[in-house]
Amino acid sequence: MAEDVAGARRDPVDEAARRWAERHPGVEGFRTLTALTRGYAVMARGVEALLRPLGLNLSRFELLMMLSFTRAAGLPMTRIRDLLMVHGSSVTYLVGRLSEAGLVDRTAHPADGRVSLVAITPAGRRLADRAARILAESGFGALAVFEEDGLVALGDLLERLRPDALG
Amino acid sequence: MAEDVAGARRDPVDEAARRWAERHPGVEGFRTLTALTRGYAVMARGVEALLRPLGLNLSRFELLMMLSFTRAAGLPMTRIRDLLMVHGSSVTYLVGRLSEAGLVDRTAHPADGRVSLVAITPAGRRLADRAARILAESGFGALAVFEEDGLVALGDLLERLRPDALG
DNA sequence: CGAATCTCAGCGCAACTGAGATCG
DNA sequence: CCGATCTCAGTTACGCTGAGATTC
Repeated sequence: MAEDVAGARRDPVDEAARRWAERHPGVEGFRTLTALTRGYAVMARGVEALLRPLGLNLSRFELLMMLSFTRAAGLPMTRIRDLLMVHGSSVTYLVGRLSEAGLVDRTAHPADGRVSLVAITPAGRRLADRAARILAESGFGALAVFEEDGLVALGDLLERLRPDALG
Repeated sequence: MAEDVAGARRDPVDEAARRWAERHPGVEGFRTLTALTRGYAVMARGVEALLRPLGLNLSRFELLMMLSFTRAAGLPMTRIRDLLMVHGSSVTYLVGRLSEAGLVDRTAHPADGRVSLVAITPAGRRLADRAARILAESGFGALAVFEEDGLVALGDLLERLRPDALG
């Protein structure tokens, strides 16, 4: 936990965890739940502030990067859904927004008429590169507080939360 | 990273990080950004599924717990805003929902007429205890994959993302 | 026919803005 | 008067549910 010396208890999360422990079991679970909620919010706000001037948010940035990584003609909606771990209708919404902005295109699957393939446009690729450069140069917003070791450790721990089974 | 043996590369986040590294610097930052996004979503969905039968979500649960920890007559809205790290109008909304459900009450501050104090009701306290028991027994949803060591390590790392300065 | 894929409308939650009231 | 606190109305964003159309 944080420094808790001589009444200098100032972090609200640790303070809440202390109170939890007085009445309930599983204090480390509660503390980590709260820390993950706050930590995600801090990171997301910082990164979204960096992306906003580009007309992107975190979801759009992630989708754009996924598409920029793809060599094929495009990704099916269901594949995007699995990669981003969101619901299918959210992908429809997200692709609609990026398509309006001219950053992605929908094309028909040559063999299966049910699936529509989403591909990045040249403008989308340019914007994805700009966004990547901005985030990397800033150290990814609030994540810049970490040294390389801390980033690896955090990434490794968080990996265990994902059911990796989606190849 | 995850096991990456003989073409058995199956985790989408690590796969994306591999592609990022081909073109951009800061691969560990990108990987951790993605891992934090996915990890938070997995945790939040699991916990909210546990809370839904109680009529709670993650925000309401957190506020209810904060109030159950408070010995004073209640917390001012600005204090709740700082503890939860959300916007003031979101607190108004949140307290309104919990108040409708009879879980919290607003009372006037005895000395400062500007502030309204939010206090938990007996029904709110009973529900908070039930929620705490359910979460603790489940190991906090997806966080149950961690041993105590992992929880502590994750909580410690995430702590560094917060500007703790809010006493 | 059943199963898969995708779209869409409707809902809820939450952030944000700006206006206004009240009070120190 | 200035500043702080809080509420409210209105807008926007976005994820989820559920229903439906289309195609395999």
